[in-house]
Amino acid sequence: MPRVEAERYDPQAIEPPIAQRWYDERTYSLSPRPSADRSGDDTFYALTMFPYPSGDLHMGHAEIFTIHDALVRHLRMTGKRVLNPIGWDAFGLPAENAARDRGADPNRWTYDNIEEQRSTIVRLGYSFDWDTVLYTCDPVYYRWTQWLFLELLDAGLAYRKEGNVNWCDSCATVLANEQVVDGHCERCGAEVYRRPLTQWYFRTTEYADELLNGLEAIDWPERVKNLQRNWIGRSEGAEITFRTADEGAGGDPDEVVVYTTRPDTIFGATYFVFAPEHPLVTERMQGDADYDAFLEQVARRSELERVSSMSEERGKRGIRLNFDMLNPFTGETIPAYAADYVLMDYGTGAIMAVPIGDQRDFEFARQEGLEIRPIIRPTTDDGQLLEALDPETMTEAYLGPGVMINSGDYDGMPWEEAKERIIADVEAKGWGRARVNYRLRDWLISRQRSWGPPVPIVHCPECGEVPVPTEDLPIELPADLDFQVSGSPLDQHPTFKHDVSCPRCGNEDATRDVDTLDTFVDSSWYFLRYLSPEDDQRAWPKEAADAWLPVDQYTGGVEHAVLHLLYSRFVVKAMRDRGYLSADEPFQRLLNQGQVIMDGAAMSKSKGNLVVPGEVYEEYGADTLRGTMLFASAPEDDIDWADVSPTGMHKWLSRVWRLTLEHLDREEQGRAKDGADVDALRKATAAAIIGASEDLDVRKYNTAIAKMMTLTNAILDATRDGSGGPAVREALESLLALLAPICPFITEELWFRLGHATSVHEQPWPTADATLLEEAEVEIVVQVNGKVRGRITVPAGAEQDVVEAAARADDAVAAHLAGELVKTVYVPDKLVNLVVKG
RNA sequence: GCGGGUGUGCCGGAACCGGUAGACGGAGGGGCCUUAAAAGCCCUGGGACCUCGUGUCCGUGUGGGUUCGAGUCCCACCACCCGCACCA
Repeated sequence: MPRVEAERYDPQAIEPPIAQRWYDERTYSLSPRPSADRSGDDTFYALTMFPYPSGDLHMGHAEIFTIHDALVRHLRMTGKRVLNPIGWDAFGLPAENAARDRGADPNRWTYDNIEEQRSTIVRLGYSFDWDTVLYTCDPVYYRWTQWLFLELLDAGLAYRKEGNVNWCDSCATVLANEQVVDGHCERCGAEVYRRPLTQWYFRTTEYADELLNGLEAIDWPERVKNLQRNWIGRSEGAEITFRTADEGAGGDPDEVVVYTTRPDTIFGATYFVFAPEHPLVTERMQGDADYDAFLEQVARRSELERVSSMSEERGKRGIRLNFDMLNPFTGETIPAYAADYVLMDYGTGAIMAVPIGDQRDFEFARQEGLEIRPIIRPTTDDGQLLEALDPETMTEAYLGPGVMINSGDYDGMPWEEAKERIIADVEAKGWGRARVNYRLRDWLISRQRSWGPPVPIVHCPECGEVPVPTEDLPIELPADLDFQVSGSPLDQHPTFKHDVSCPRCGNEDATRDVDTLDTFVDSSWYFLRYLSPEDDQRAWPKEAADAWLPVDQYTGGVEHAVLHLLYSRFVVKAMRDRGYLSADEPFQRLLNQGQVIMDGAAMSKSKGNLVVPGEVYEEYGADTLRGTMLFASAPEDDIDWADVSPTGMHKWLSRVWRLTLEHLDREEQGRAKDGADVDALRKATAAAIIGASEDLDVRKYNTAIAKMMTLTNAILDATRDGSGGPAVREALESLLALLAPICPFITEELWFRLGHATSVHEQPWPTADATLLEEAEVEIVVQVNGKVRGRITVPAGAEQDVVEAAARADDAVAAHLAGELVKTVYVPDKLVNLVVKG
């Protein structure tokens, strides 16, 4: 019986044993280890965002890993030494919630999920290096996360301060600004509000400028770079000092600095606004019942209400204060207010209010009946005077170009010139200075949760905040935390907090810090730890970091655009400046893979449209799952699973299987002779090799697969009559090599069946002779006045007059050549266009 | 409001530098094989029109423009998606 009939393509039979062998034999582990490898030649650091172990892998994981693995396998075959590590982002709230809700042990829960994910990863043929595995919840790892914190503390880049922080009730912890989306918690969606708390921060603002400028030098999607640019929010302006109209507690007028991007409008500053909690306001308004009520009202107001600017219900936005300010330029006394539209933590927490040129000031002035003074005469962009502004009838502030009026010596100047002159004069008079400001705030890193690395700090009544000596790290989480308590389990633990003395003075009343570090701290440096995950002497070897960083290719979801990706950039820059590495950026090239959705919507259990990788590989096999994802669309585009069908991919792989087995039968029976189509097949093979290689180099997997399918069809045609010899073997072997990065199992199996002793994945990437593609005769499109009117066949490289004559001789073409021929356009070997008049 | 992105058959998507629009696949339709089914294989596959051809016209969100020639370049617009936004 022929093999084909005896053995159908059965992925369930061939895939699991191969997968298990690759895992057991650590087939894809890098040797020598990166920590020992000092040469950067021909090396490639391929990184994919490590998974959070909240359950088994979902389709999104399969998508990211499939794209990544195809890249990695292809690179290996082209001769690169690829570092391809995997690990788990294993600290975080779900484990803690499982412990609280179901009494699970978070450690056990986490590692059970990891084991499930690991076995799925292995089953799907992802060729990770199983010698570099790391777990962020392992003390071996988080010891160094704590060390990183202490390093930044020592550098002055970590500090503790009191401030109004974002609080999520449902997660029972503070959040970083980056974790608040439209006033809601990025994790759980609950509304976030502000409350004053003393927390730990990393000084990301220290690197604001470099974080912004560094984007120029990295190859990331423009979309992500823009997200970061927006987030950093650089603006140029000036700081200007205003004085109170009266004398303060010290006997002199109090000085208040404002930040403005429009110093040119200072003559229009008809009042002054403080943030409600501004220290000068709290000092001067002490004991004022109206102010206290106002403060309370502001504090109650949620972030969301504050943001919904025009809302009717938001109520009165500010109150008149019991003092006035002086406008340094006009010398006028202007009233001072406290209003919630001025934020304490942006700029200086106080503004000069220019109602004519700022929408918020305009609205507030209208509400309070304050003067709206025109200080600018609108012009067109090229300076033509337009009608003057009339404050009586205006309905919104004027933000366009113009020339200054009512502005003393600056009258008549275009506003841009006035801005420069006023900044210069402010500096000359010692009233302030030019200043660049950022929207970016420092990163709040402490969390009131207990499944994370404890902040390695001891609070001593004598010495204050004392860092734990690095030799005492890690500060381990107690194994017996009680997650049923209300509040923080770490805080409530019987011994953790108090069983410590001050490392500096030995004071027995010292206590441990009971907060833990944000999970984004864990993931801000894991790509460095992959260089030496077991090292107990240091976080990573500098030489290895210098050889392997920046990561050549990072693949992951766009949801981390301003979280993980920004934090990692900050950490690398900070550690560079501490001398621990030389790279300026962590990730040179970034790919954001698309989402896997269903019927236009995100998949979810509650919607009942969930497809999991397990179902797909059980029905069709891992190769079909991988191939389907890569063939469906470009890696960065979303895949709607309802639109794609694994059956097409499965059909094609079955065909490859069958054609190979048929060929083996022919060889075995000694009838393997090439048929009449042998030249066409050789040409098709060369075309597939050349075309697919180009596509894979730029990660166009869908078109690469299309070219492999075309070759498969050519093999089918060449063997249809039962013939097929060396040229067919060559075509099949080329096909298997090209397909190996995408469908690693079927290619491996068939490669061995074709008699090879080593894996297809160890083969050098196939090459082809491009001259095979040269044709003796070419078909030329004949156009008349740009419309296709016929096709002719001429020898390759034919001269224009030959082609033109042949074209005119064509009946269909001649029918359109009634008018006078005025021009001929000839594109050699492709097209001739005859232009006629009339 | 500001910034970024995307619009091509029934569907996913191709189309290098401006040169045959719709590669490759899916769904559909027809056929071969089979007692039948599955599997496999073959044909068809944007629209309209007619004189039914090796035919004509239309067709890449809309309207203009450049060009011998535009899905591709330029201008204006429409729709949808994403991000930012009381940031002074």
